[in-house]
Amino acid sequence: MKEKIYKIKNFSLNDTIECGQVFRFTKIKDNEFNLYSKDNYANLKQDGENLIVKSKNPDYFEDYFDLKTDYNKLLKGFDGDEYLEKARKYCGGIRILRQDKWEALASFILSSNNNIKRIKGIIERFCSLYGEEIEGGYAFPTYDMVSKLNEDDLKPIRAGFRDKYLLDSAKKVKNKEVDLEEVDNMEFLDAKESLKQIKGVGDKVAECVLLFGFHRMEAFPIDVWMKKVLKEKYPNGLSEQLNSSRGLAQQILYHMQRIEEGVYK
DNA sequence: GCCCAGGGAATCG
DNA sequence: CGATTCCATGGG
Repeated sequence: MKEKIYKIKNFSLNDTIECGQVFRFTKIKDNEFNLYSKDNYANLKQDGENLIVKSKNPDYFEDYFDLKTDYNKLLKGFDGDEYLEKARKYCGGIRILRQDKWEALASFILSSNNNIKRIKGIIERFCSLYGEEIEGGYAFPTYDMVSKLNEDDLKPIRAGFRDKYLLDSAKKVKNKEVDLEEVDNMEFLDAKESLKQIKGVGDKVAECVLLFGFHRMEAFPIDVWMKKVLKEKYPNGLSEQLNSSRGLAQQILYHMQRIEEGVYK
């Protein structure tokens, strides 16, 4: 285990990890987490402007936390929108994580018509059953591995009706019917259509995968919480001028809505 | 017991 | 096209 310390201004480890973009973590205490991504594990701590990463591979997490992007610039895109300016003040320390593409795809397939607490449980069982053992826990199961499973194999993870969707995704990614590296190079709408060929991937899941797995900032996933935000705060629609901060805006609005409704109390 | 959750597929008009 | 209904599961 190496330890590296990164300087980040206007950052919140709590909000970044707990805002619903990622599921494989345990909170140790305020501003300290154990987190897993693909086949990497880290113990993460925030102390002021320091992000302390203990991991075999701290460099993975430097990329993961998108440390080379200037978020102040992205947040400046909120100027002139009263509600977004409030949201920015309230939880503007969120960063859009650069997650593994396959892990994001599989995870958000499992998220449909489900709640975050239960999603975490399903993914945890999925990893401990079919993920390779790594230091500190388990890797995320590879699509190669999952493509060899059947519905009975997945029963123990208790994913419900989503198990067949998960199998379909692994199959199509493995045989390159949906080539994740090609999707990465596609125009947004083409990328979205490609992902939607997978059973269990509709508009919302595709937008989540594109935002969190492909870092497409034009994505704007709309779930039940975002529907409320749009209805209550943006009856005339959101500004089209957000451009490269659209995805970030969505995530901050989503998180703030949930905090305000006492989800985390 | 009911309702809800980072929805989507299948069906029907 | 849009509107319904069904899909498993567990927490509140």
